Amino acid sequence: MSRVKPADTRTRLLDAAARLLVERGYHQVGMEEIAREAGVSRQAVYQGHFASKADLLLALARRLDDAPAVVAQIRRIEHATDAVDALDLSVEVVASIEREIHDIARVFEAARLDDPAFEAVWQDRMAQRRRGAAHVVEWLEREGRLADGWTQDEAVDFLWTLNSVWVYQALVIERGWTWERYVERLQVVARATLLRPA
Amino acid sequence: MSRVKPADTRTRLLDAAARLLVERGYHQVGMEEIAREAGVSRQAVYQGHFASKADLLLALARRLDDAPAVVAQIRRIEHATDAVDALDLSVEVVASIEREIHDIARVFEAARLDDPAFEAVWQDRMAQRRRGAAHVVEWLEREGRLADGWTQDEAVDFLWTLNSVWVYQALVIERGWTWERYVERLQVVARATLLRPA
DNA sequence: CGTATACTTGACGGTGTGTAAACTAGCAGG
DNA sequence: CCTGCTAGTTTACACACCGTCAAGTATACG
Repeated sequence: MSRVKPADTRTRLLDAAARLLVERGYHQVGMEEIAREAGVSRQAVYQGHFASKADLLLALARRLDDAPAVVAQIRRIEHATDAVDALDLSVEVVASIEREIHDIARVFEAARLDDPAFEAVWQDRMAQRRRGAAHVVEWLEREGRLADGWTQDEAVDFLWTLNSVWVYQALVIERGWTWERYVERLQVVARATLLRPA
Repeated sequence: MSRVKPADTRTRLLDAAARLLVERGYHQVGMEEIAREAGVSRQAVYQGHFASKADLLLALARRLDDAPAVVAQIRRIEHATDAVDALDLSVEVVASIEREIHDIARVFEAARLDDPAFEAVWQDRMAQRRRGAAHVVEWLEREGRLADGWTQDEAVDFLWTLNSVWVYQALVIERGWTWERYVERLQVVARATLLRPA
């Protein structure tokens, strides 16, 4: 290894990139600055770490998936006692994850408009979430609690949309809702729309 | 005037920009190409029409506001007979507008991540829509039809979010809902969440 | 000691934005 | 007919960013 102890260059690069990109956005931060911030020359990045700016961001995305905070949250939903509980939990869990990764997720959203590689990553991520929503809706259907008027697919789409980055962005970031109020209101909305009265 | 009859250069520039930007996105189209497409040199754009790429896009945004299709739709909401009717209509009207301007609106959304000037334009636009939503919620409140559990502000925020670009994007564009189904489902959601049972 | 690894500096080509200067074709009015 | 304005042309430049290349240096390891 190199002589550095606290963190290797790759990690420092990712940390620096995350910080700067979140602060100022994808197009406002160049490789020059990221490298400087990590205490290394711009060329060192290309030669030994990341093939391109997109590649660096991709690595950042992959690191997010393994974040213990995210993984732990997802597990929680398995412990729901019934479909209604699962519905409530799904809202809370996704909101928790959103709170954790929203800043950096916005950077990816900007990047995906530019680079097809990111579009693919994004789609994959969205598909994953949609499977989570599908799981909950199937549970509702099994217990006969899915409200009339919804096909199962539409219900999944709607729950997925409700639990999306954009709704979080709109209500918590733009409109300043507290996280707790956000979760509570979204649970009410999800129940009012998707649940057949018992 | 110049010797050109069918459309002056400024208009041709805006048309070309709109077409290209919608097709390929903000960062994928340069001034060079826009100018060429309008049959004019890149420099002619800067000297006599638009001070910058952002300025051009700003002009494009202003042109949208005056689009007769949009103006006509907004008028419709004034003819609602009661609060519930207004709620339904607000969903339909916003969906109509969205259908009309969604493509170009996405370009602005990309641009606003880069340029503070656009962020301002965007915020202004969103504030306008929020006033529309506020109008409807006040009407509900006046008729005593606003559901329990909502403050008036929160109800406005939620209706505004439901009627946002992002929900349209998610359901109609990404998930492929038909426009009619989208409107119908959103009306159901709006009623189920915001309406106190009569 | 030699060598591989990580990193350095300096330079280059390509693309995009915005600015500047000098030049030209058409049109309008006196 | 000459003058001057308008709109546009070409060529060039400064700047910033990306990705690549080449030559050199320092350090750890066997």
